[in-house]
Amino acid sequence: MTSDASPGPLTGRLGYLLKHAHLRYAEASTRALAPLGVDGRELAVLAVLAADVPLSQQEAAARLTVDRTTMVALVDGLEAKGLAERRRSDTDRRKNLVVLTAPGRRLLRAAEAVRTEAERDFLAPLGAADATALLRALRALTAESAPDPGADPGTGPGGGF
Amino acid sequence: MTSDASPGPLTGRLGYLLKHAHLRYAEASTRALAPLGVDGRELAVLAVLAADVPLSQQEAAARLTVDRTTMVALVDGLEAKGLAERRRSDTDRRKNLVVLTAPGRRLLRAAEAVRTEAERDFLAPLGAADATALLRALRALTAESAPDPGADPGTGPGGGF
DNA sequence: TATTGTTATACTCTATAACTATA
DNA sequence: TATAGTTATAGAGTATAACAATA
Repeated sequence: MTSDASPGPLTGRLGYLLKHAHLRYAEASTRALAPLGVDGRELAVLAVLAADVPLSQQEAAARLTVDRTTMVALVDGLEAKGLAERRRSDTDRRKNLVVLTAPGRRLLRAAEAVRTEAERDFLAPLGAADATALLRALRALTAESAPDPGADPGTGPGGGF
Repeated sequence: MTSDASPGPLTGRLGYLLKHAHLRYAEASTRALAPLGVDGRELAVLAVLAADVPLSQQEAAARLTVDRTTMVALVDGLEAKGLAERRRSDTDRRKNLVVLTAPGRRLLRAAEAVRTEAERDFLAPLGAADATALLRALRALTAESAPDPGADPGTGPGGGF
């Protein structure tokens, strides 16, 4: 049931704070996007696919920092909803170029507006200055030198908190 | 393989930033704690169990915002490592009071020092002022009114980005 | 030989349902 | 009847290995 009692000595931990901030925001944005029939994950894929030049599945996967096998299911879902289409590349027939359909482009615009508002609402407890400072700090932390390729802590990091 | 190319239009998204900041930190803290034989998750459990008064499994689970069924495996792990022990409560024999062993208390102290250093290293790209501002902002965002109990977006929120 | 997409498989994390023993 | 712990099970997310088609 995961009842929220007092978080106790955990609110001082960076891991706990990042995890739960992400969980909170994911819930809020998922709820906001639900009427449009997509979640934040699918919206991110649509945004990447909206690039000026058509992307192959692997190129899209790389931009999303997602495995190519994961990409298969994502494109399957978007195609089933009529939001995107696979097109065999003429120059390299191994590749699927994934392009948005007209409904896909329309939905992308509408969903981005909803997402932007969800972000604003979520950050509302902070002042405008603190909100932009938060985004800047997170960008600095994630933009740092790529995570040591020789680490490989198994599947999903059990770092939890 | 999840190769890191250019994140493209994603670095402006709050969900992406929170998710990847958490992933980055989880990897770093897991790596730092590995020589001690625990991960950040187990360390958080130890910290909660170190409360002045012995906690039952459910009480500990509530403080960790974790399901009671998840708590079973966590306590199993700590007990297997000799870091904690289950003790049947005298006043309510349905309850397991979970207490740290002497090795558990020693490891907790050492691991907290390691975790603190891992946090400091992780936040190093930010100035001291920005780092404390980040923690304060995250606390404000996670401390806000409990996540609407009537939401229930299925299992794990698919909010991803 | 190497690469793209795909499938099958497995592992982690988490939650629900049902069981037991206690209350 | 209700609660604490447990077990079995199921789902989402993600990754690895192996295969077919193509380069």
